Amino acid sequence: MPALKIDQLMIRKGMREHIEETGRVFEKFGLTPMQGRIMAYIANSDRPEATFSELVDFFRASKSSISTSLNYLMSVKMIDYKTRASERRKYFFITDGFFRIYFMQLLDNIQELKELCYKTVSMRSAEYPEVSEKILKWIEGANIFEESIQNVLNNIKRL
Amino acid sequence: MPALKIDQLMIRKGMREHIEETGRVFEKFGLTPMQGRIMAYIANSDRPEATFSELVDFFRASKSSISTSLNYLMSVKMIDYKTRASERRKYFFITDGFFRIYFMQLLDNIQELKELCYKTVSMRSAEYPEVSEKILKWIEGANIFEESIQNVLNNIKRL
DNA sequence: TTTTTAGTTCAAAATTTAATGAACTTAACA
DNA sequence: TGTTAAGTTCATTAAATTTTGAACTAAAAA
Repeated sequence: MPALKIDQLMIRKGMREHIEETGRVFEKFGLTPMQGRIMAYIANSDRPEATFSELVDFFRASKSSISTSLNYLMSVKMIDYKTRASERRKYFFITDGFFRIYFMQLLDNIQELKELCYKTVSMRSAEYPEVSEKILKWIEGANIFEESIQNVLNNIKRL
Repeated sequence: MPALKIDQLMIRKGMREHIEETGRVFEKFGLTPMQGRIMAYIANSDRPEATFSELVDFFRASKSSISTSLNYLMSVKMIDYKTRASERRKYFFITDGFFRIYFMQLLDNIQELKELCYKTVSMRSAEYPEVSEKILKWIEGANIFEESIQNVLNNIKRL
């Protein structure tokens, strides 16, 4: 197992725990445990890229789990890969867009909830205006947030 | 079952679907299906408050599911309740703080991820600075978002 | 004082979600 | 040309999460 030996060189003591811990925090941002682990691994391994089999070996996980996780992370552009001429394997690396991607997804969710809230307010009878007022406060919060985030996203884009 | 009859008066046609749909969007903000449904129900039912048994009846759900959901929503202050003298039951209502609460939780998560990212950068060898640069961009993004959210929270607070 | 109402608690069942294993494809290599 | 390496796909399994049911408490009502 030469791959394992290389890992042992590249992954220092305490690293495995740090990777697990970081992975669990990525979960709070909507990733599955394996997706979170992969993000944490690539960020922490010395080399800037990780290969498929390196991940399989390091996590002792199934190829399918690694494969589907990598593909999800690529689909949302949290990772990408490079190739080397006449080699089939891919070298996966993290992008710098993690928060941009997360907040764009959040913006979509806020938009969706806001629309349903508008519908709710429009459906409510006039009898108890205090409920509509609260929902309008939700919407107002959502609007301020949307605007603010939109602003930040524009700033980050030109970082 | 007089409660059901009242519901039929208070919950108009199309409402049940609208509540289910809204509940599913609340799930995207980290609530369980039942927690989301309850939020949606209270927001949509004509009366500003809902009772425990009203929820059990409307969703044909178990008392325990309603109980634990209500207690979670109260623990994070997405709902609250009032009482009436010489009555035991509670009248649950939504607060206006949904987004404030959500954003505050998000702020905690960002803070936590940022700290682990700092640790990651500090642990990395100097050999491949491009990875640290990307992680520092995550952190930079996190900082900008934090600031922005903080701003939003201040605005929301004084609404 | 007994019954009913309004919940709570927690072990077990049901559901959902994530991970696995096995069979497959295709590119590089010997 | 055959073998190995690098993945993919998908049905099944395993694990985590949510919901239920049953047994309970304690306040109000009869």
